[in-house]
Amino acid sequence: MKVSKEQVRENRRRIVETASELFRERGYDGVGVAELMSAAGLTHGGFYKHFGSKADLMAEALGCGFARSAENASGVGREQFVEHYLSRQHRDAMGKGCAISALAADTARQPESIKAVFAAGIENHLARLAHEEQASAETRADLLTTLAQLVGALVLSRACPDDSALADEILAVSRSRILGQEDEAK
Amino acid sequence: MKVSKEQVRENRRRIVETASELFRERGYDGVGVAELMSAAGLTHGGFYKHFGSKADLMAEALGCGFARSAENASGVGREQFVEHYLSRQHRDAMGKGCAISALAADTARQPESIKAVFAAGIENHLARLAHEEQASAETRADLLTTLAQLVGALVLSRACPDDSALADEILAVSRSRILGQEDEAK
DNA sequence: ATTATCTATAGATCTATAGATAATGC
DNA sequence: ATTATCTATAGATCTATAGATAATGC
Repeated sequence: MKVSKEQVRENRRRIVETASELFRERGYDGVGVAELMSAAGLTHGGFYKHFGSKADLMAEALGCGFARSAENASGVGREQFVEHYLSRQHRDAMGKGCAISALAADTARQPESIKAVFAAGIENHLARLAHEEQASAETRADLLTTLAQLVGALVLSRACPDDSALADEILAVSRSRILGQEDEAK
Repeated sequence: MKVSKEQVRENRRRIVETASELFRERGYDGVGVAELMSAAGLTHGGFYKHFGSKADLMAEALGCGFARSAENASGVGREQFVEHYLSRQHRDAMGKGCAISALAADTARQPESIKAVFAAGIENHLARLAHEEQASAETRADLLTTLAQLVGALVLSRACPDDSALADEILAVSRSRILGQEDEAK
């Protein structure tokens, strides 16, 4: 039942990828190791040959989620990014969306090592924005407050009843606050 | 082992109060019924005479947390409220702090009935603010975007490593964004 | 020979229920 | 007589480990 080295790498990658989505979708405590391995097409016994613990996987899954978000956002303009971030589509697909907003609360209850991965993900996001948007005069403080506005709006909207007017309103007012502000600056 | 009606009410109240704090602190899945009852000074067997399920308790605990937050915020001016909300003290006491920011992510993964309690809590918060701040010209959109900014900043700061510069920076920039803006409007 | 995966399981926990008990409240 | 609480436990799940297996990789 042994597999090739390449297959081992592929299996490991798939476990992390699967975990990243399931943790965002249902939370760290909402997914067990057995279900996770099953979703990745494996049996649960092999898990601990890949990871030291479930928490170790969480750290990798978080990093994977940040990397995936960075890929998706690459080359997307500020306005388009904000429009998508605050769209119903993004709100209703928590498992495939922004790792920051989906996992911030879980991360707050995790050990320091995982919080460090989270902070690195934020710094990376800021660095990418600062690089891409160097033409505009956005300071680091601007980028951070916009990020907080985006995360807060998404998190609030997701906690409201599905298809409720309030859930949509929260997205709409934050959208116009962020993008409207930009217009004033021109 | 029966107790007086008054004692029953008091026990029930204490269970909800305890749950409200423990759920904020460690998340819905992070606290079991047995531990919860034990923290309230009771044994776990009696739980289901008070609540139909753990999820039912969550709905009540959420409502209790909102009510408590409303009490604490009552009569506090806008600037003082924002200063406290974005303080390290509030960030580092998740169990005793704002129920919105502590439980939004958990609520997003709960059934509609619990999301309804969350939405009601937000509407109540807005109504209170609109009443208290009627002198200032803040629109509902202003109040909602400020709420999103506050929640986003707190949630992000809590996910960063303890005592990290980034965690403090996130609070600081959102504070000056929210309060600085107010100054400009004068 | 090594080792990733498998089946099986240990030991702890979880939600929820059953039945006994004893003090309240009619 | 009623019933809130207690002890005890059912049945399911959880993280993690043990030992067998079989294909890779030396």
